[in-house]
Amino acid sequence: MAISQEISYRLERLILDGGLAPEHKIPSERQLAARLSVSRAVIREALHELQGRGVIETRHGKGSFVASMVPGANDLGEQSPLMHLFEGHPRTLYDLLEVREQLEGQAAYLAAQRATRLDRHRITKAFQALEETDPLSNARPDHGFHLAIVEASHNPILVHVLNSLKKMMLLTVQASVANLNPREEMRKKIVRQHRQLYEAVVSGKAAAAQKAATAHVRFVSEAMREMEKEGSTLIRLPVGPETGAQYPQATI
Amino acid sequence: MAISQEISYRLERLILDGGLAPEHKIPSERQLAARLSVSRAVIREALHELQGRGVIETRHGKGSFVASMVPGANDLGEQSPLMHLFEGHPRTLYDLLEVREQLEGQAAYLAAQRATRLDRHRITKAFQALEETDPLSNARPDHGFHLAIVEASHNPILVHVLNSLKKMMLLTVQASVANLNPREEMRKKIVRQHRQLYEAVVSGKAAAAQKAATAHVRFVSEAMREMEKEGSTLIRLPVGPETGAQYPQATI
DNA sequence: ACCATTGACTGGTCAGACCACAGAGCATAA
DNA sequence: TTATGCTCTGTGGTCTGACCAGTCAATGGT
Repeated sequence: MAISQEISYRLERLILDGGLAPEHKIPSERQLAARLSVSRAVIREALHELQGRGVIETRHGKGSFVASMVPGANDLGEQSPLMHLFEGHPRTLYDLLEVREQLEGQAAYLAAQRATRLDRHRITKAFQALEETDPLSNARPDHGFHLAIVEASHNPILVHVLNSLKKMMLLTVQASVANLNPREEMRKKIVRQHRQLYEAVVSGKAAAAQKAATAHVRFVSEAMREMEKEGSTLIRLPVGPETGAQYPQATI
Repeated sequence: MAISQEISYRLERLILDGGLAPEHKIPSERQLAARLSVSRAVIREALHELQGRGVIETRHGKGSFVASMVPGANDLGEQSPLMHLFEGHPRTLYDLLEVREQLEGQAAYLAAQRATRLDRHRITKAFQALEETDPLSNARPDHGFHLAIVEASHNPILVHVLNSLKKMMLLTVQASVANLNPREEMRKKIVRQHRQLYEAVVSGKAAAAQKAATAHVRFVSEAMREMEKEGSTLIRLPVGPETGAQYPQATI
């Protein structure tokens, strides 16, 4: 197998296994080349492969970074054959939440058991960011917090599946967090749930963590059900590709 | 935007829009470089990006070819970007089983609650087929039985995710069923587990069904662990590198 | 007819150079 | 002091031309 591929696999494993966190900066091409005793061209080819796979992002003049959304960017993503299930059927959303309830619980359970010091540090950071953010627009910190926990489970499959589901949700649901949080009593409950989850995970109480996670997802699910009763429209289908640069249609 | 990316997009458009059929050979790197008036390095980077995205395959000494599987078709499927995680790392297999344990349990639970008469009929059919088949080659009936249960959960998301995971397993594991069943005592246990699961589901005992399903998956997982201890090689890559090159575990 | 050799492809790697962008730090001008 | 602008350094992006390593078919001798 080509050296560039060996290197790309090696890097991806490091990233997915949790060795490198999202937004983490990858050493420069020149450093990697020197460190691995290969030419810079090989490194660049490996990085391009990871780029194509959505594992890293590269910015001119700055460096390469672990992509926030980990593997297989478009597995279950925007153009998934599953998306059509949502067409006007909010029921599918609850099916999705049903699955998430289970998996988030498992992730929390495993995270409580397996989290390293570094994991706990990341989770704490994410949690603090969550608490410090304006509750009306904390969709991202919210996601970051849950993601940190999932990653601490050290189960790449779990990370992958949950990531796909979450992405699918965000694409589908009209700002779930923004919808739920404005209601004071809900917001308070959610904050409390997050805190319970956080404390259970970092203190290694696996069963409690699982319970907290499932309860949280279930609460969100039921809250959405209620909102729907009240007439809100939850489902929003993503639109096609935006304007995007045009690539001249031509033969090779 | 970088030239290499423009080129990769352009090529991808050509391929996806049907300009180039699967197995079609792409011009050589040197030809592309000359045709587009860029250096060969740029072409190679663009091709690596497409490679990472699963759009093309490159073979040393022969050329680059449009991949048979179009993107989007491979959610978690055969050529998933996740597949390579298995290379020589049976640990990922257990990660997968860990997730399945949870989801199969949930599916059984829901199926017990929600199965219609028709569902129960199908499950019964599948179960009978399973019992009547030669235990040494019943991978398909086995799969059919589990699938029938999952479908009875009436949760399309669950069906989809479990299907992907199962597919991934079958592609990865050297005939798990064929491996486990030959051992008489294991075979008997598995048959008993299937029967328990079956009866719990059709009689609507949700908790029992869940328990039976998770126990079953866990049993399979542990059985595999034992086999591995005894020196069996579980992981088999569908197409990948035969020799099983080792990627030294190291920091970047 | 057979088989080994050779040569002309293909992709894979290397070396070193230069350009373009981002950011930190410093120096100058207001 | 503050603000503007420059330079210096490190980053990715591209180019060149060379060589290595598989693949395959035409060639040539047996």
